[in-house]
Amino acid sequence: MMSRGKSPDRREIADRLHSAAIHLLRHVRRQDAHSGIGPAQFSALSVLVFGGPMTLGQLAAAEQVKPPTMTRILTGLERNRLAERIRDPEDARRLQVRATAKGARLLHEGRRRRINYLAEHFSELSSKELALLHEAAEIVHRALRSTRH
Amino acid sequence: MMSRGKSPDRREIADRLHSAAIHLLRHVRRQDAHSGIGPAQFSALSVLVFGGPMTLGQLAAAEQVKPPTMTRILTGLERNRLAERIRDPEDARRLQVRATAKGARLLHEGRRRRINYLAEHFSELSSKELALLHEAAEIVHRALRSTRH
DNA sequence: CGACATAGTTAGCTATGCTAAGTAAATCCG
DNA sequence: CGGATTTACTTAGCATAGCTAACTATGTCG
Repeated sequence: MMSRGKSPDRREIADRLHSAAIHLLRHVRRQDAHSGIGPAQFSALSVLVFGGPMTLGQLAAAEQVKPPTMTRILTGLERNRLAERIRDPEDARRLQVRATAKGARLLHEGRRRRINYLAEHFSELSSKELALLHEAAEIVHRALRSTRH
Repeated sequence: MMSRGKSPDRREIADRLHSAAIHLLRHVRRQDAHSGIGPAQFSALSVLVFGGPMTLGQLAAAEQVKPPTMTRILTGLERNRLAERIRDPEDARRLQVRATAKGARLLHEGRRRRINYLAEHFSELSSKELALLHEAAEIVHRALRSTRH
């Protein structure tokens, strides 16, 4: 009988996890000031670097923003030579967007800063606690991937 | 073998947790469209409701933004009658900021939407997984509170 | 009293989100 | 074939939210 009715309050847990996520990102975001680009550009660049070239529409969907917003984010990335528009030979309406080598480099540096910062905060945790965090991250990923509406 | 036996790679874990936090907040943020106010106003209101009245400077510090930014966030909250400025009798330079009843109501509704959404995504998890998430949230809170620079 | 310190505001810039409307290309269909 | 529709992106215009620099008002201290 799986936690019916008297479950260890799911909403309470969701609340605490929600709060933890907010605080975590609030902290790491401070490390981004050194990257020279804003959070939306950084995040879009990340999708491009790890996901490979894609159309503007796909990138907008991946970032959960509307196409006009992605047009502008891309304009910013191009101005900084971090990404580029490429003609799509199959459909001239579409644009392929690709990270440049400079973009990939900047992304990896920024990511390293964020991760180092977090890892430093985790330095006092035991191996057991670290393993628990790792598992929690995977559970969250899985839970959010399912039930995707 | 990314882990040389002993310590599970702290940076790998930080990376996955970072990514999980991003995805989690990206999902819940979509629920906020119904609240009618932006994320910064929502977050500041949350601090006011749970932390009680405080000065503009304290509120800015809590939200990790600069005073001019908080001035504008507060202007937006006041326009919507969600918070109000109060004279500080002890020091006329200072402002006390307080959430209104309407503000508290709106906050609780928005929070409920976010939490319900998350809790729904967690509905397929076992009690054990839920307990793990809960513990992870507490570990993250603790890790970020310490080593605060 | 005058100099300095502190708290907020104003002004002006950038980035990021939106909707509505425009342009260009592909596709549908009579 | 060719006009109507759909699709992909851009442009225009608006709002929020971040910053620094400079200003105002108030408090504190020598």
